Amino acid sequence: MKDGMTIGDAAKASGVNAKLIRYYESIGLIPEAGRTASGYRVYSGTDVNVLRFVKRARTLGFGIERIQKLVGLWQDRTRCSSEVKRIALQHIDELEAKIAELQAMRDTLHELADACHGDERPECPILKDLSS
Amino acid sequence: MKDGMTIGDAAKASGVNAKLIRYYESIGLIPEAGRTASGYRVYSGTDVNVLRFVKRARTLGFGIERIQKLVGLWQDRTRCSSEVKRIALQHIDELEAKIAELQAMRDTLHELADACHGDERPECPILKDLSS
DNA sequence: TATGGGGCTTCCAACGATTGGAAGGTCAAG
DNA sequence: CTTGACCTTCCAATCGTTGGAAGCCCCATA
Repeated sequence: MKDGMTIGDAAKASGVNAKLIRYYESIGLIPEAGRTASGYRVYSGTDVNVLRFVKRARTLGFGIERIQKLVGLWQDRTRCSSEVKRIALQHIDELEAKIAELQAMRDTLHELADACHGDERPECPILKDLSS
Repeated sequence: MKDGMTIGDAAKASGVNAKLIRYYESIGLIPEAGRTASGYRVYSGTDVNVLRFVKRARTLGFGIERIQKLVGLWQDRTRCSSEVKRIALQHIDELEAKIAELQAMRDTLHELADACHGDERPECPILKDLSS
């Protein structure tokens, strides 16, 4: 084997857990790895690059399905950057929506917590709000 | 039955899906409902109030486990509001952390998308970042 | 060469909250 | 009596990740 490595080595090199690598393979996000005679998965430097790409994309919050598209575009020399940008903007929109949702929760809770004395008395605006 | 209603009625009255009501019962978030002779679950106005409390708490992003504590405090006349406030502040902290995480994703993506021409050319800073 | 330990394999399950479907029983109106 | 809307339970899928169990493989050391 030239630069073939085991799944553990690929995990260390890519930062993606070995279990997760198998999972990614099982759902078709990454191609099936080659195998040694005894059944061990074999990975190349190229495979590790793909794994790193996936990890970085996950860090940015992309879902698996979208990462699949991004990997496809990444490996397509004739891609249009507009296609990549479209996916990114779509993801940004979803992030914005989620952020707004969480901020609304936080703001409401903040108001309620501010109004709550937080002492030994049972009187509590937070519970009052929840039961209204 | 005085004000006994079916699970469908309770769902309409509380805004909590019938399936979800059964799920909440199965995990012990709400007590087991009474039953008619033929096995139908029976709900009272009090039960609906609990369901509404749960729904509102879910809307504010509280997890089931914490909602269980909140329901317990709600029904405990000798509670300290400090205990409720502590749970709320803890939840706010988690919301803040999640918001910050999503904002970091959004900001990074925003920069990358800004730098991307988004035309028919394959050159793409977004993919470049992901593969770095 | 035997033995041990660590890494590899597959399969199955759990997380949290929700939703969906299938198969079958019940109720009320027409 | 039939029809349709409701109810019941059980099982499965979602999303991404992690954990465990049982068993095989490989390498180093005694």
